[in-house]
Amino acid sequence: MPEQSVRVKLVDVAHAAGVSKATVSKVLNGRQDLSVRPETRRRVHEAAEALGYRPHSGARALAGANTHALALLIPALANPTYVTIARGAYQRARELGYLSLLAEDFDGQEADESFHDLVQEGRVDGLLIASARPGHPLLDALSRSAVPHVFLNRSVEGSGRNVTMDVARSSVTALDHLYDLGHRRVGHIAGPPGITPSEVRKRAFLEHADELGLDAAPVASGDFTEDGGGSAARELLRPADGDGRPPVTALYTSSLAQAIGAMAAIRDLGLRIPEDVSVVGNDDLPVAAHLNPPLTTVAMPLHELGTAAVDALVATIEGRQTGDVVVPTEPQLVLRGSTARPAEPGATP
Amino acid sequence: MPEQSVRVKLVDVAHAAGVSKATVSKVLNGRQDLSVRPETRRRVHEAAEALGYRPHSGARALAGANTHALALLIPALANPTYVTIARGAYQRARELGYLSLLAEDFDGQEADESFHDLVQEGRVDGLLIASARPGHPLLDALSRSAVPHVFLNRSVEGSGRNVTMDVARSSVTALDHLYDLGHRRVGHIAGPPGITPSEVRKRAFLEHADELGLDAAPVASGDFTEDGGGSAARELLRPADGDGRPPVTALYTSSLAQAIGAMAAIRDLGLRIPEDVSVVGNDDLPVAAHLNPPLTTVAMPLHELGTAAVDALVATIEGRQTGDVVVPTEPQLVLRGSTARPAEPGATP
DNA sequence: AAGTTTCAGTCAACCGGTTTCCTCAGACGG
DNA sequence: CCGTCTGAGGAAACCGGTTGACTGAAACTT
Repeated sequence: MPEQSVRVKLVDVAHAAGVSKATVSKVLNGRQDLSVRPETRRRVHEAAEALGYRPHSGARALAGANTHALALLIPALANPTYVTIARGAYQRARELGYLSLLAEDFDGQEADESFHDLVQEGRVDGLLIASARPGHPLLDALSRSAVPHVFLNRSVEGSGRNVTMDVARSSVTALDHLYDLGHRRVGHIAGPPGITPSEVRKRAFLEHADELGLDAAPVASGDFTEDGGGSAARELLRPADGDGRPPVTALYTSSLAQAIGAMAAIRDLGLRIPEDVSVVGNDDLPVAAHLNPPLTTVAMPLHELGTAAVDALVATIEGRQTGDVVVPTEPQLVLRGSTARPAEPGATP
Repeated sequence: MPEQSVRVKLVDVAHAAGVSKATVSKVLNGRQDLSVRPETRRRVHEAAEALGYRPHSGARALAGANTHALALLIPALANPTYVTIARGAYQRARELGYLSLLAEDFDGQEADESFHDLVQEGRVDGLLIASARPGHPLLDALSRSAVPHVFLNRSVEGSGRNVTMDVARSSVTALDHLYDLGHRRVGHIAGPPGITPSEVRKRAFLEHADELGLDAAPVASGDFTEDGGGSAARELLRPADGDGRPPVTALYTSSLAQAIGAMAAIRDLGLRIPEDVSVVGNDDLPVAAHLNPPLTTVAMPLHELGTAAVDALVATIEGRQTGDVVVPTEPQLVLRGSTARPAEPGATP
């Protein structure tokens, strides 16, 4: 018969092992400042195991130790990009003995609440923040509070706590691909203004377009959603002058959802993909392969971003310092059916 | 100058209000078993407010009160259906003064760990379980542990703790639509066997197909993913005899991802949507409207499922009993371009 | 006028760990 | 042979709330 639902306490383990609470606590936490005979150590571990002992996190936190829990604040649960990052974070956290909690931060509305609930009420040891924005209410609270934290994906200039990917490189990769196919007029659908990776991606796009000597490289902003991508695409494809032709032959988007929305908009305009307009998306998630046509994407190391962020946060919690971190894995082009040579071969005048 | 990062404690509030710790605790928790003058009550609230007091959740949990936190266990973060449910749950939890935590349960692997981390370590007051399956390791632990919990979406027969939607109705709605268009041979892509809503949906599909007198109503199972939908679709569309025609003119899937995978498979087979095969998906999420063609779906009340589940769980935690709950909102057909009349008008021989 | 209620709040134990001194026994040094 | 040192572990305070028993004063009874 399994033990009832009565909590197994430290003192129970102590009793079973024939030692005191203090000894059990120190042994189980692997503290060096105590000398114990190997045999005692073994007895303690065995007793804990046999009884299925689990320390009460509240008691632990109260006594000044840490909670072994982290929280991850992401801007939108509905965005599979962040979910992928979160999975990486979860996994690594567990490997390091931390429990990680997920909270959605609807662009600052919830952040303050979550901060109180999680940090001020002592539920977590640190924060992974993927929802940073200039003027975000959380930034203020954080700077005052000495709570360990790192910013991931959306970085905060000068914080020395940023964990990011090589976003600039993803623009270059996408643009090179389109250039090699023969495109000379390429539009970029950026994310909302003020969000770091979005700005970096855009800047890299414009710079590289310049290096390649493209004929046109217009940019339009939109949310990271299907609708955001749709309206930005319509904006970029609106014929400029009397000429009925769309001003660009290819689009490079900041998110997968934007790409889906853009593709829908392109079809609505009566244009074909990729014959009339090629599309390259960002972030390679399963759905990309099943779209019509299948979407060419730049795969970002999302999972690794999650693990790297947890590594950096745990380092901070444990007192080891880390500066800004950039995940080393490079963005990778995944070729599918949404890109092809432009219809008009000699696009350059 | 804002207060430093030193924690504001109960005694600080007590001191500021000129009363004892006990009084502050009781006033802030709104306990009836204490009589206080309105004026004292006001002073306490004002002091707490002014100091920005936040009770330490660990201390609270330790002292026997509850933690005001719930955990939601979902089978796959990558599945937007569950994410939508989760958002409903989050929102309602907050309204009721609870913090809700999200944990992914990779089909039982993680459940046991999560259970220990969250429940045994005293971090939460109750569990919302969306990942139940027959033989799931969690079920055992739960039945022994007296932890308040409810099962949502995936129900557990006879538990009296199920919160579900009218899944059977969704099959009827989808089938009626296809029947009205003239389809007489309709295939169903079910979820993995053993999962309740999947079984119910399938049974309702077969029963209603029988009631309508369909010529064929084959069923194939697959994961709730794009690939699962793709292979199930190929199975259902494989010509049976020498006849080169696919055996069905329409498909009804259990998830949105399955529908996306099925659509890709249909195209790979050289068939057109909806001219050759109509497709109806389950769960209306934003991406459905932006597919090519836009997907006709049965919209399920996912958000409400989340809120209803939290209501039921909180009721359980607070000692009020609730039996099984079915969310009253009916599944709603959302008409889009993936369904049309079948090519051959007189399909019935 | 004395006893009994009621009101308004206080006292102190307790929850389950962690941590800081201690202690005690045996080994070692002189 | 006595004092000191070291190894192995223990006693108790403490973390920040909650809670049931308790108290002192005022109000009400009879």
